[in-house]
Amino acid sequence: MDLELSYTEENYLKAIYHLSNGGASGVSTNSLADTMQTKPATVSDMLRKLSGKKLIDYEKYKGVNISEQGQQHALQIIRKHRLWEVFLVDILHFNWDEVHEIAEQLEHIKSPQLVEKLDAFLGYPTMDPHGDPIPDTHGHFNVGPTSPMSAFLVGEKGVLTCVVSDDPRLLQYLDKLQIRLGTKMKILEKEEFDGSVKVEVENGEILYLSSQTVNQLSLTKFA
Amino acid sequence: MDLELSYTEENYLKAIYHLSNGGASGVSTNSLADTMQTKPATVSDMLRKLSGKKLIDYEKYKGVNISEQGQQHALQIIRKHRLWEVFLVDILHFNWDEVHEIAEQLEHIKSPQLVEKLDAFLGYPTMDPHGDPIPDTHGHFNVGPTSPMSAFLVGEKGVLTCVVSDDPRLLQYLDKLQIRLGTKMKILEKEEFDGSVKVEVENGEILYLSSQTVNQLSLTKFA
DNA sequence: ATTTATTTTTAGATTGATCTAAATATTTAT
DNA sequence: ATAAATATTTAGATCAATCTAAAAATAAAT
Repeated sequence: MDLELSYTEENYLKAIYHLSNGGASGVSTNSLADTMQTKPATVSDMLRKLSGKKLIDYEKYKGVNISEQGQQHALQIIRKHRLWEVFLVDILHFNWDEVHEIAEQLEHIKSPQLVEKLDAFLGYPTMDPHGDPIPDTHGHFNVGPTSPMSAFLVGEKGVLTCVVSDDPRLLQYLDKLQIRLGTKMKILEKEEFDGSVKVEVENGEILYLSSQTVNQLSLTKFA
Repeated sequence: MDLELSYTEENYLKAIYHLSNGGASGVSTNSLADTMQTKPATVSDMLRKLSGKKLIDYEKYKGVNISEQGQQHALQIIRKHRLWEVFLVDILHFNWDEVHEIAEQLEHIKSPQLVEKLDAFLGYPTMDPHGDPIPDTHGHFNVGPTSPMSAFLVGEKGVLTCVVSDDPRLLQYLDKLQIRLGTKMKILEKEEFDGSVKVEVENGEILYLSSQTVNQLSLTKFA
């Protein structure tokens, strides 16, 4: 349970967690190499190591799945990452596009006491500044009834509840458009050929969002 | 100026800074090996490396001195360490004996913006929970007129302004005696042979402090 | 001042994280 | 179903941080 992982091992575990929660089961070596910005050969080595520590289920050439133990560990790292992001935005007044990089460092600080005290100080927040849920001490969290914006039909209305990507450029772009968590919008048109969407934002403004943008947004429907 | 140092390099630099500010000039390889809990051979390698980065002045067999640049870097790490300690004690309500280890990790987080915002949030504190001064952005700090308790004469009075060591056992012991920063005390007797001291604390209590304890305390005299 | 003891450095090996190039396995296409 | 393309792993090298053992320099002692 209290396995000491290196900074690097933790980052791989996190990547495996995220990839296997995005696209079903069996994460490929190449996709991992991609997100870890490294070479497949390096990934193979690391998979053997993490497998030895029972954090993942791994068979050569068959892809990798995170184990129960690995998932718990990953969730604790994610918990720390998101709590620190709340701290940085709510307490230190960073902008939401500036905190990801710093939280990437802070998430590796090892002190269970620190996490619990930080959580208490922040008032047990349930989501980070981008709308991602914060797992509790036991790794539990609940996601509200949110759907990808791309699944919305013309005429439907939703509140922005989550921005999937941490890319500062996206976040700054949304700032410019005055779109933030909680912003209400109505889908006016969907362009078939490029996936772009025409929306009306709560202040009455009409915006055109590209598919790249739309794919990073998640909304909760309302009447 | 903006040299990227590894976690390890930063720790060596900090150790060199502390050692060369304690015992004059020319820190020895062995003393460094001692404080870094490693072997002299390892230290030699690291000194060659830090010397190459102009952070120290080093001649083989002649001991090491920190350079201006190295000192600036060390002071920034110390600044971060002490600011985080204030955060942990004042904001998260850790006890003063619990924070050193955690701050040892936090001091390596790389983000100049974070340090400045943390400093502002904490209200620009000038000392950490153990009474050590916090350098400002430019590495400047001032120490009050404080003297080692061992230099006090019988009959003199002082306020505790600094506990030199971070050892949790010492800090817990002081807690038990109800001695904290700001505690006033009067030297009643000094035992020649073992360096122990009989003191009267502000609440009227009479205590006997061993030389080990006395050597870690620094007081400011008052009438 | 020469010998002895201590300190410091160098040489050579190990471990973790990485790389490139080569080998092997799997998947896809014809 | 076999060949071609793609994905993955292994082999062998490198770099940083460490170690032990041996060599070299300095300091201490007689």
